[in-house]
Amino acid sequence: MTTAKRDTYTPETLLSVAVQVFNERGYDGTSMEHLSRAAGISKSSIYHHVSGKEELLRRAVSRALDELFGILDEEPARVGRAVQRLEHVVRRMVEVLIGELPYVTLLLRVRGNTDTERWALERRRDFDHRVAELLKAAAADGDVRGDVEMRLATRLVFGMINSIVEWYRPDGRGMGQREVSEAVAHLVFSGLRAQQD
Amino acid sequence: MTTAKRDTYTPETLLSVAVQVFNERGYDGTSMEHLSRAAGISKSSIYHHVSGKEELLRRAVSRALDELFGILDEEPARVGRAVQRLEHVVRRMVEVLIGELPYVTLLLRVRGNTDTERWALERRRDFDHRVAELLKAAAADGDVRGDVEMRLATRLVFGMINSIVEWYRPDGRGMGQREVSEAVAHLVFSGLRAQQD
DNA sequence: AGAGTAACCGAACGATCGGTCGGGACAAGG
DNA sequence: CCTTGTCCCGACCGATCGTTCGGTTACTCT
Repeated sequence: MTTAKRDTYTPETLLSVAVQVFNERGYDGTSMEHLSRAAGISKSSIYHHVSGKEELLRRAVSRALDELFGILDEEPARVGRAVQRLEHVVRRMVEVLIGELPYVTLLLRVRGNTDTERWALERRRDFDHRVAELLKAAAADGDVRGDVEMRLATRLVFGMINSIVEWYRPDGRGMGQREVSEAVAHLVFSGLRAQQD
Repeated sequence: MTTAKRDTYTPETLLSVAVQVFNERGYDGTSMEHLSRAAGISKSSIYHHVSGKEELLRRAVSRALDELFGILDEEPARVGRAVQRLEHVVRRMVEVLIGELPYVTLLLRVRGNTDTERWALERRRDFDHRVAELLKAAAADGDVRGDVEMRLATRLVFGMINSIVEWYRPDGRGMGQREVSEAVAHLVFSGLRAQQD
């Protein structure tokens, strides 16, 4: 059996170690020496599993981006009133952020120094635009207040959601996904909705 | 006169160049070679003005932190009803973020790899706690809703405000400080207040 | 004119960077 | 037995890192 082996590394298990270190020290601040120490194998052994440092980054941000774009394909995000589709996307974004915390954290911190990072930034912008259009549609329906500029509101809401990666830690008896996504939806929509709920 | 000279560098003018590059490439991703190219002087000349790379970081985050803590000393932040002191702090935070944008941006991206970075993180935590206490006091007065956990709400609001550094650009005909701080206060307090405004 | 100093430079330092190389240990399959 | 392939290692590579050093230019003060 191939899935039962745990005492040796696969690209995936090595990735989970690497992403953790990347988030602690920053991608540029992490050397292959740091990674090898954290993984418990030598520096050169890492190259047996992956082609190099940048592949680890690419795998990580790809995973995060795939999960985020997956939200937009879900049925509640495609059909129904815009404001309800928006609320679904907001709640699911929080869940994905928490569920894939280290990978999304890394994605949100890329700066654009390499091709991989610039590609990640571009895909992030695409995602943001998709959600911004949803908000605009909800405003056209009259379901969200019109006295705040949509471009500005989108960015502030994204900022609130994305900031979760800066403080959420899943250590045992902390708060759950549900509690956070409820609080975010409450804060966002009680401030955005035209009518009181 | 000493203030009229502009053709030569001072620690302050060099800092403004350095901070800009730090924010574009990340602190760890910026080499002294990058800085020298951006400043138009040689690498070794930088050391005539400052002791090294880390001093530039320390000067930058100190400036940001001093501005932020200065808010708490302002009269409207010290006297009056807690909810109104809180609103003053929120609006002024936005103004400081925008007014000292590159310095605050750098502060918010510190990871904790060096002593300077760990010191900055510690002072940031202090500031956050001060504001969290203000929010708790406002809740005790019954001026903000009690169905959202205060610790969670504080972090989300901080996340929204701090995210401004990720997209705000002061290029000419953009939006002004006032417009942003109004939108933030609107979003935050329409979602937090117990009664409708 | 001469001394002092601020601002700058090219060259080089030891250390560390991401990555390569040849080979050893070990298990599976014949 | 011997081969094959996986997983790993120490040693090393050229490049780049932050920093230092010795020296040059140009301006100020006396």
